[in-house]
Amino acid sequence: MENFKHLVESYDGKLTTADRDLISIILSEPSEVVYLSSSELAAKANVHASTVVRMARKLGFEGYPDMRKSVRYDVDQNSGFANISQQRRTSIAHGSNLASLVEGEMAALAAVLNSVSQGQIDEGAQLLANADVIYLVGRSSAEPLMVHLNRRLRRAGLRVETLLNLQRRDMAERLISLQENDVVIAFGFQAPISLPASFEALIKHAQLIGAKTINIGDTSILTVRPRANLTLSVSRPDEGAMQLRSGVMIVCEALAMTLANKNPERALLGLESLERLRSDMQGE
Amino acid sequence: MENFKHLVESYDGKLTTADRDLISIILSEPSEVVYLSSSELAAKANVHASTVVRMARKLGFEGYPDMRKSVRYDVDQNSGFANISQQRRTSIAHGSNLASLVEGEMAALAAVLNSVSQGQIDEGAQLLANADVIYLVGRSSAEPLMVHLNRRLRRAGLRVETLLNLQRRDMAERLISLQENDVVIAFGFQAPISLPASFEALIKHAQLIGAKTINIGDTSILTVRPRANLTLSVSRPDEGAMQLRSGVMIVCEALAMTLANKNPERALLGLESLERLRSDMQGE
DNA sequence: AAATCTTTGCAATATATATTGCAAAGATTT
DNA sequence: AAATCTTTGCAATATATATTGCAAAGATTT
Repeated sequence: MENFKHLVESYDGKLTTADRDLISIILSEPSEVVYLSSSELAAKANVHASTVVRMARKLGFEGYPDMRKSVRYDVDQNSGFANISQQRRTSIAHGSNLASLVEGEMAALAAVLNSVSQGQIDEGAQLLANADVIYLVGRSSAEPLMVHLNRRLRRAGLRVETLLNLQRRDMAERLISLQENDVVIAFGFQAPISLPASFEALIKHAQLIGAKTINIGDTSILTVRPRANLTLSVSRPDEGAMQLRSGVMIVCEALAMTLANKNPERALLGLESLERLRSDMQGE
Repeated sequence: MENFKHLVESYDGKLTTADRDLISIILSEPSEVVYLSSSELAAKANVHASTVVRMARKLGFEGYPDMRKSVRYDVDQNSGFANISQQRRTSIAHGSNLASLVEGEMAALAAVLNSVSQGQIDEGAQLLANADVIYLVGRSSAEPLMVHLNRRLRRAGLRVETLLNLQRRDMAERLISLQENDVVIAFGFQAPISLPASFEALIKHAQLIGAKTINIGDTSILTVRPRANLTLSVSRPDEGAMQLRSGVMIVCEALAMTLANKNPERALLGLESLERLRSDMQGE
C-alpha cells in the first residue's frame, strides 16, 4: 500500500524543484492524477511535459504511463469508503491515539456549526473591518490561536497588538493606548486556568473608551459580565482533556477569511507591503 | 448520479449484441473501465475497437474518450470520498465561509489517517522520550504549531528550545549547543515560502552530532535530503489556500499524548514543578 | 569571470489511441 | 433465391500522448 509515497521517500537521488512540485501534486490529489496525461499533469504543476517524463524515469518507472499505473494502483487500494471506515474502526480498537484524536476533533468541528453562526462571523468581521488597532488578549493556552490570528490579520493589512499572559499591572500599562476605534479580542477558556487576568475589568475599560470587544473561547465566556459586543463561544461535545482548540481556531480563520473578502483592497495592500518589505530586507 | 446507466436505460435506438456485451462490461466493472483505452475495452468484450467507438457515438457521446469521461464521473461520485468533497463544494457555493471551512478541515483530518500511522507516532514519541533537549525549528507559518507543541512538551517535563524564523547565521549560533542526545523537530510547508532556511544543512549537522531529527509538515518534506530519522508528512485533500494546519496540529498532539502515556512519572514531575513554581510566584 | 554542470523548455520524433471508409459476412425483407 | 439492410473487422488515417536530442538559461564550481 502507498507504493508511490514509499518510493519517493526512499528515493535518494537528486530532485529538482519541478520534481518536488510534481510529487506534491501527485501525493495531494492522486485521484485526479490517475486520469491525467503527462502534459495535463505538467500543466497542473506549471512545468513542461518532458519534466514529467523525466521525473517518472528518475523514480525508476519505465515512463509516464508506468508511473501513472502505480498511482492508479495506490488510489484503487485506498478507495472504497468501506476501506476507510474499516481502517478507522480497527485503529480505534487498537487503542490508537491518533485515530481517536482525529475522531474527537472531527466531532468538535462538526459541533462548531451549532455554536457559532455565519451571521456572528460576519458581525465580527465588520467590527474588525472598522478597527484601527486590534488587541489580542489571552493566556498561554490561547497562544497558538493568538499567533495564528495575529498573522492572518496583519496579512489583511490590519494593525495588531498581542497581549499574552500579562499580569493586571502590565496589561493596564499596555492598554493605556486603547482608543475609540480599536477592537479588543479576548480569548477565554475554562481549564486549567480560566480567563485572562482582569477579563472583566478589561471589557469595562474598553466600553468606557468606546472601543469594541469580542470574546472568543469555550462556554465559560458566556457568563462574563459586562457582555462583550460579540461573544463567540464554541462548545465541545466532550469537553474533555483535549488541549486542541480546532473549533476555536476555525472560528478565527472564518473571521479572517470573511474580513479579507470584505476588504480585498486593504488585504492586497497588506500583502504588497509585506512583499516589498521582504525584498527590501533580502537586498540588505 | 449513475449517469451512464441512466443513459443506457433511456436509449431507444437499436443496440447490437456487441453493444450489449460492451455495456454489460462497462456497467459491471466500471472502475476497471475508467482506465482502459478503446481497444483494451474492445479486447475485454471480444469486439473490435471500432465497435466501441461506434457505440459511444450511438449513445450520444462525442467519441470514446467522452464516454469514458462520463464513466469516470460516475465512478468518482460513488467512491465515498467524493461524497464529502461534493458536500463541501455545495456549501461553498452557498457562500458560507464557516461551514465550508468546517467541511474542509474535517476532510483534512480524515485524510491524516491515510498519511500518518500510529506506528510512526509511537516511533516519534520514543525518540522524544529519550531526548535530552528538544529543538523546534520552523518559519512563521508553523509558529502556532510550534507554540502548541512547545507547551505540551514542557508540560511533559521535557526541555524545549524554539528556533523560529531564524536566518542561517543565527540558527547556526543557536544550534552550537546541540548534543548527541538531543532531538530536532523541523517543520516544513510548501506555500508560500517553503522550508526553513538551511533545512538540509540542519539535518546534516544533527546527524553529524548524532542527534535525532524529526520532520513534520506537508508533502513537500518528503523530498528533503538527507532524510530525517522520522518524517511525518500530512497530505491534504485539497491543498488549497487554507492556512490552517489542523492535520499537522493533531499529529503533534498525538505525539505529545503518546509521549505522556509512555512516561507518566516524568510528566507528573513536570506538572508538579509547574504547580510549585506557580504557587511560589503567587506568594511573592 | 570563466568553466562546468544542471535543469528545463522547445521542437522533432516515436508511439499509442481513436476514428472512419470500405468491404465482407451475416441478417432480414421481398 | 435475390435484393437489401445491418453489423463488424480491417486497414488507412487522424489525433493525442509520450519521449528524446538539443540548446538556452541558470546554478555551481574553479
